[in-house]
Amino acid sequence: MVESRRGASARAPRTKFQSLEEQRIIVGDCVAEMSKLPGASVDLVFADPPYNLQLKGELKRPDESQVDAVDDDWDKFSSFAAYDDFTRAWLLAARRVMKPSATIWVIGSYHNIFRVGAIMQDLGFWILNDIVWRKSNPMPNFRGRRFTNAHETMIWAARDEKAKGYTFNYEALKASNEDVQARSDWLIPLCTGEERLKDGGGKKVHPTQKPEGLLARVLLSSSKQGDLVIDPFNGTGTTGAVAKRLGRRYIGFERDKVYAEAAERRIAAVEPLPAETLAPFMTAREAPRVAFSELIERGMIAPGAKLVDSKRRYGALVRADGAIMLGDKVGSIHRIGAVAQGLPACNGWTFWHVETKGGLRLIDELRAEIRSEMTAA
Amino acid sequence: MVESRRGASARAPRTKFQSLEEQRIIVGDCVAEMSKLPGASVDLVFADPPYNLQLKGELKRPDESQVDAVDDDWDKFSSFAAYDDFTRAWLLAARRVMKPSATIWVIGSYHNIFRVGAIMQDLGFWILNDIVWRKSNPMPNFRGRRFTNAHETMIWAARDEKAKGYTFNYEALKASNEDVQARSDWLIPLCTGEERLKDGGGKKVHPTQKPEGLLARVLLSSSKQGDLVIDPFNGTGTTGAVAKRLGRRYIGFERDKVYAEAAERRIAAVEPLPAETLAPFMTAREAPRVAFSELIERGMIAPGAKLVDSKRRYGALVRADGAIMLGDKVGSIHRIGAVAQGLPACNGWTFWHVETKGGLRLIDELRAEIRSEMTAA
DNA sequence: ACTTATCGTGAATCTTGAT
DNA sequence: GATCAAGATTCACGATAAG
Repeated sequence: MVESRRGASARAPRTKFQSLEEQRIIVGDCVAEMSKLPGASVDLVFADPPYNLQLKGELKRPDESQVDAVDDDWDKFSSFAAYDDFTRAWLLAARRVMKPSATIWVIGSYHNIFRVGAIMQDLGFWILNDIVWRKSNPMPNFRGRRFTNAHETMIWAARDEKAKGYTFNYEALKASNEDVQARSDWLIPLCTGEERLKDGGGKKVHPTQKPEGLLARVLLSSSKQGDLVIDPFNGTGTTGAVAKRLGRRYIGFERDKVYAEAAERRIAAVEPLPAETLAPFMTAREAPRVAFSELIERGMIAPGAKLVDSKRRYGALVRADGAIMLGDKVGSIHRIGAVAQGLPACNGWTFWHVETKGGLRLIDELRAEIRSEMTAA
Repeated sequence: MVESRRGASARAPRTKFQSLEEQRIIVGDCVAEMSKLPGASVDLVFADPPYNLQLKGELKRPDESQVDAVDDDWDKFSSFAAYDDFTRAWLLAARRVMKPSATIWVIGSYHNIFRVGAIMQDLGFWILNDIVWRKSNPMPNFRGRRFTNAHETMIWAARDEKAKGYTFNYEALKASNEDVQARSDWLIPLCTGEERLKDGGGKKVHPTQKPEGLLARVLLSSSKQGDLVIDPFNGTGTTGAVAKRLGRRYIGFERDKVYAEAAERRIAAVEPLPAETLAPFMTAREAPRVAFSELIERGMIAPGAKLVDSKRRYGALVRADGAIMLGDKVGSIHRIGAVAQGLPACNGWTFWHVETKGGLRLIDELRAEIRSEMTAA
């Protein structure tokens, strides 16, 4: 571990990664480097491979400004066959290191996802779901010749058809979704603003940085605290940052040293959430109605934040999975609101508040914001 | 109309198709039957091929031989291969009958859509979008081991990369969507209630009947009145019913006589919408061309007049020949508009104004006057 | 300080017809 | 087929500037 860390850092001092015992980035080709890992050692794979965009010319907005397209060398392939070979190679290497109970996520767009999915099936992966990431703020279609490309697709698959015992945190997902099963379409904004890594000149470090909200939902739904998560295409380290925050171990593979170093700094700066916000959520068959996790994914409420009632008599801790905690009691916002008051029931939405600069704010107002966005969509 | 309804509902006498001059169903294998159509004759293909990879023992090879039940990896491979052969065969047959400007829609789920998409790319189809049909009322996941499968995927593709002039009714879609361009994710309910075809015993006729709302959006977005639409997997004829209602011609192919007859009755009962509700939307692209010199010829703008931008920052002189002049630069309204702003391009119609008593007037408005005169004539 | 206007930008296979 | 020019075309946010 120390060896590889030193190798990865090249010019950086050895001390730089001391905080990354549990999260590390290996600089090199992911196929070669994954082959050095022991087999059947990984709990979850998240992969954001090159999409093989085949852009012809330049694209301009109606105001004649230039769209900053993905024209990096790492996204260039000579043919579909070359892309397929590349895909088969990294999928096989990933499959070898997966535990029998492990699952894999691969994200892509229509340019590549069909090829990736077919190859996954051919290699024996067993698809569990395809998940649609609906972008709340996609780039429009400037020429009006197609539908706005407003989503990307993720394939979630087990190592093989017979795989048993994969992790799916059904109860926690349901409790944080109005007590309704989580669906295969997720509405999440693009990675913009503060979250987007910029270089000294204010330019984006990586053209395709994924939002942390997306990775948080992936890791919360299909991994457990302490699990080993790997990402063959580390990029700026979104997977690693979220893994660290959520108490998962992480290994990322990245060929580009600039990306790798930016990711190392980013991950080092992440503060893991307190262990109690991540403890497995076991209760909940009778969990009351909640639609709380989206507020967390959108950054409206941070895990670890405190919810209080209007008179600040009670305070509850927000967990990463959308449940809250008061003393040793864990449950939905409704249940814990009831416990706090010693009542049989409580509508948590109209009971709990968050502290803001402008004073207390009812969480129901935050929900209303999301709802108005959803009905607009 | 009365005739046809009676005919269709009887024991299928010869008169059966008399009302269906514009919509008909051909009973037989779609590959064989499509081969009898003239090439390059179809405007739009909609296909809902069988998905049932995992329903073992039901899958047939293109030659009608049964694929053995699949249990081990080799058989799984052979079943994927058989499905791929089947897919390649019908896609090739469909591609042959497509006009160069035609497009094709294929709907599927994660069981088959990745294979279909990869094969489409391999055959030379050019993907325009993948569209997500989000089901507002999906079937829940009973075992709680996966996300609720709440969507299906459609691939929309042109016949080949170079294909020009495909139909995309951008303006109409935008107008019907709060004046915001249509996205790649559509929220549409499942086909239920009255719309769902039932047999005498109240059992659904077909397991995967698609909602008419879905087909309506497909046909309205990518076809025109009078276009020829085909569906290689007619089923209960949703595509044909919607095609008839929307004034499109239709040919459906169906091997199963029970489905075909149910579809015939259904389509015969459809009342086409009044022609005026289907009239094409005159779009800016299709509007007749007007030369700037026509404005001068008609006396709307006098030679020697000055054109200015909305903030009167730039002024150009109108020449008698229809060119304009800024400083020592002479050129078209577009060219000089671009020069004035230091941009590579500019739409002069929406940039330049003339001074009138009532203030500035965009020259595009003058052009609109001429156009309305032209269409009135 | 607060509101409003402007500007920048995001995984994009993004025109058409005449010569 | 290649080249050229007409001319059609954007949504949601966040940051910054202006009022």
